[in-house]
Amino acid sequence: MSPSAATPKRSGARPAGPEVQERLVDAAERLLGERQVSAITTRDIARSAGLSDGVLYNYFADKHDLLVAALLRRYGATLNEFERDLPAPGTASVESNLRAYADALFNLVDATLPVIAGLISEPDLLHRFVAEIHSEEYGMGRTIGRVAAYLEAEQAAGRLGDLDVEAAVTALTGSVMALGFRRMILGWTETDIRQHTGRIVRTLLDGIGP
Amino acid sequence: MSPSAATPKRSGARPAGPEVQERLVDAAERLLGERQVSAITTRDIARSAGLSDGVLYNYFADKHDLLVAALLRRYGATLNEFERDLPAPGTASVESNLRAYADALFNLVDATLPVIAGLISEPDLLHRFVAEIHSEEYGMGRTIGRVAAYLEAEQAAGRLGDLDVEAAVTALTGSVMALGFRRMILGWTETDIRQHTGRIVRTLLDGIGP
Amino acid sequence: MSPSAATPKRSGARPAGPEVQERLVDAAERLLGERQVSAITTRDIARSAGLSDGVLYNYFADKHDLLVAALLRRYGATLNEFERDLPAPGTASVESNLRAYADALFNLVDATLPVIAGLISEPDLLHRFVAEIHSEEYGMGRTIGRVAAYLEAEQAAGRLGDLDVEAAVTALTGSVMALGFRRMILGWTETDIRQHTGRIVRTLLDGIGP
Amino acid sequence: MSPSAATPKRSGARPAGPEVQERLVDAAERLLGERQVSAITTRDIARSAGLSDGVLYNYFADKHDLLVAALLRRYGATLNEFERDLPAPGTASVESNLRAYADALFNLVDATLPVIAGLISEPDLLHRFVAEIHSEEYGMGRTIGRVAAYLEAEQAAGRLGDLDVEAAVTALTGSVMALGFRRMILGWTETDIRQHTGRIVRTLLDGIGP
DNA sequence: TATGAATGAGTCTTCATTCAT
DNA sequence: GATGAATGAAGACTCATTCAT
Repeated sequence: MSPSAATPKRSGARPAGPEVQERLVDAAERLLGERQVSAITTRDIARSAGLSDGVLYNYFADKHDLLVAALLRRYGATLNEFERDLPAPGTASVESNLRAYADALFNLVDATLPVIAGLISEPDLLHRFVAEIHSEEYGMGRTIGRVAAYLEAEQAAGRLGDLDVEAAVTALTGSVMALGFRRMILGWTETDIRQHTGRIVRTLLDGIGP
Repeated sequence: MSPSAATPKRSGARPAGPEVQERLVDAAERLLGERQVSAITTRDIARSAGLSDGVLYNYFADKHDLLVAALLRRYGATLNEFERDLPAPGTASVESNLRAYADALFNLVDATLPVIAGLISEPDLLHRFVAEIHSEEYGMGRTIGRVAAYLEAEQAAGRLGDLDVEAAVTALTGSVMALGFRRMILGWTETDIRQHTGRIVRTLLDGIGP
Repeated sequence: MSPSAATPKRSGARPAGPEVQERLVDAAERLLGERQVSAITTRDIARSAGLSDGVLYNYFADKHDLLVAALLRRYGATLNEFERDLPAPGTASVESNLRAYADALFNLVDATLPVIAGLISEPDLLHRFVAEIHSEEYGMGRTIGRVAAYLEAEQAAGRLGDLDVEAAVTALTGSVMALGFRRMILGWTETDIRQHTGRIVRTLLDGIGP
Repeated sequence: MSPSAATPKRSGARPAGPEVQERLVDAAERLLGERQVSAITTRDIARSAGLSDGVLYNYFADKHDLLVAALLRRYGATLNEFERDLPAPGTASVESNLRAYADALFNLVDATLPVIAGLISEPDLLHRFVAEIHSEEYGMGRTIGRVAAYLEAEQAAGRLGDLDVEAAVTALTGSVMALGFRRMILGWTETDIRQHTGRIVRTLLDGIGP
C-alpha cells in the first residue's frame, strides 16, 4: 500500500557533512543536469539532498532562490571547464587553435543552452538569474572576453588580419550556438558537430568575399 | 454520469464572428506572444477567446494540439514575413544584400527564439511541433535554403569567393542567433543589433585570416 | 489538426428508415453489448445511431430514460432467446433436460450479469429499470416461472421426487449465477462452465444427504 | 510554478486521533458502505476523513490504491465475520449445520455482492482488487475452502452421501447468491431469506430426483 | 534547527444538456 | 423536427509552502 506514514523519526544526529545550505545547492545542481527546471520539485531536491522538505526555507527565500544559486554554481563550473585547456596565442596554428576554441565553445553552449532554454519558461527565475549573473563576474562577458583576448593577441602577433574583434567573436560564438540548436532540435551527433566546426573556422578565416 | 451536469447558460448571443476554431487559435497565438507556453492554461485561452472552458476539446484533441496549431501559424507568418523583401542575387551590392538578409534573419530569430526556447521545456509539444514542421514545407530547411540559394547564386555570378555554403549559412544564421540572445538576455536594443549586423557581414565577407 | 468545425450541414432529407426513437434505442442497445453502461456517452449513442447529439431529448426525458428503454429491450430479447429451445417435460431424460435448462440459464446469466452489475453503480438507472421491469411481464418471475413449470410438470409425471419447487429453482439458478461470477471474475472458460453444469445437475438430482 | 501556490492555512489544531492513513481508509470504507464505488470522489473521502483534498496522495499512489485498501479491509472483516461461529463437523445435525453455513454465507454475500458488483464497472479497480486478494489468503478460495472442508469431514464421518464436493459447494454458495440478488433487486427481507435458506438446504440434502 | 505532514488553489479534461438555426 | 456547437460544473491529481513538534 504505497508510501506509508512516517512517524517523525528524530534521527538524533544532525545531518553530517557539508553545510545544509550547500547540500541543497548540490542537490539542485545535480537535478539541473538531469531534467528541465520546470520538472524539478522542492521535494525532489530535498530527497536528493537527503534532507527534509522544509529546510529549504530556512536558507532560501523560496524555491527559485535556491534554484538560482544552483544555476549560478553550475554555470560557474561550466565556465571554468571552458577556460581550462584553451590554447595560448602564438602556439600551434591559428586554425587549429580556433578549432579548439570552437569545440570548447560548443561544449559550453551544449551545457548551457538547455538550462537557459529551461529558464525561459520561468521568467521570474530567468530574471533573478540574469540579475545575479551581472552582479558577479560570470556572464557572457567573461567567455566573450577570453575569445576576444585570444583574437587580439593573434592579431597583434600578425597571425590574423585586421579584424573587428567583437564581430568576429559574435560570429564564432553564434555559429557554435547554431550547432547547439541543431543538436538539440534535429538530433545532430557529436561527429556531425565536430566536422562542422572545422568548416566554420575555415570559412571565418578565409571570408566569403571574392 | 459522473463528471458533467452543466447547464449551458446561453449568455445572450452565440459568439459572433470568425469560426470558433480560428478564434481559439487566434487567442492561443496572442497569448503565445505575451507569455511562455508553459504559462498558458486552457482556461486562459478560452477566456481570451471569449469562449467557454470546454470548447477547445470540440476542435482539438488536447491543449497541446491547439498550441501546436497556434505555434505553426505563428511560425508560418513569421516565415512569410522573412521571405518578403529579400533582395535578389545580382542586385545592388553583395554587402548591402547580405545586410538585408542578416536583418531579416534577425527578425526571424527574434520572433522564433522565445517560442523555440519555451518549447524546449515541453518535450511533448516540441516533438509534435517539429514533426508537424517537417511534414510541411516550413522548417529550418526553408530558411536555410533561401540563404543558401542566395549565396550560391552570387557565387555563380562571381560576386562571392569559392565558399563552403553550408558553413557560411551556419555562420550567418548563428551570428544572428547570438544577437537574438543578447537582446533577450542582455536587453540589447534594435539599434545595437542593427549596427552589429553590419559589422558581422563585413567580417564574414573579409574573413579574419591574415 | 483534429476534428474541424462542421458547418451545420442541413442534409435536406430527413433520416430515412425506422423511426428516430427506435434508432436511438437500437444504438444504445448495441453499445450496451459492447461496453459498461457508465462508459456510454450520449454522443456515442447519437453517433452510433447516425443522428445528432440533441435529438435524444425530443424522445426521452434524459439519457437514463433512453438507456432504460434499451436495457428493457435487450433484456426482453435475452429472455426470448432463453425460452427458445427449452426441452419439453416428458421428453428425453430429466437429467439431460435439466442440463439443457442449466445451460440456457447460464447463457441468460452470462448476458445479464454484466449489465446488472453495470447498473448497480448507477443507482438511479437501476431503480428505473427495476420499476419498469416489474410493471412489465419481464423480470425474474418470468424466467423462474419457466423453470418452475418444467419441474412441476416432471414431478407430476413422476419423473422427479417430491420437491420444493421454489427452493429447487433457486438452487439451480443460483448455481448457474455462481458460475457466471467465476467466469467474469476468475476468467473461467465456456468449457469449464459446461462441464460444471453437468456435475451440478447430478448433485441436485441425487442430493447430498446420506 | 504552475499548479500549486496553496498556503496551508492551518485550521487550528492538527487533526488528532488515529493515523491519517488509517483515517483515510476508514473514511473510504465508510463511504463504500453508503454508495457505489463509482460515486465516491477523492474530495468526498477527504471531507469525510476531515482532511484536505491532497493528503490522499501522500499515502496512496492514487484514488484506486486507497479504494483497494478500503475494499480489502472491508472484505477481510466480512470474511472474519463469516468464519466466526461456523459449526464444527460432527456436531449437532448436518441439516442445522448446513443451515448455519448457508446463513453465514448469505451474510457474506450480502456484504460483498454490492461491492463486487460495483467493482465490475471499474475494470482497473477490479483487477487490482482481485490481484491483491489472490496474493493474500483472502479470496473466494478461502470461503469455498471452508465449506468444502466441512462437507468432506461430514462425508468422511458418514453423515453425508457420496458427494461431488465442488459441485455441492457451488450449489450452496450459488443459491445463497441468488438470494442476495433477490434481496438487492426485489427488496426481500431478512425473514424472507432466512426461511428460504432452510428450504434450500433441505432440497440439497434430499436431492430432487425421484 | 530540522522535520515532513498537511494544505488547497490550480491544472487538464469529460460530457449531459440546451437552444439558435 | 433535427442539428450540433457551446456550456460549465465536476473530477483526479500536483506541489510550493507552512508550522507544530
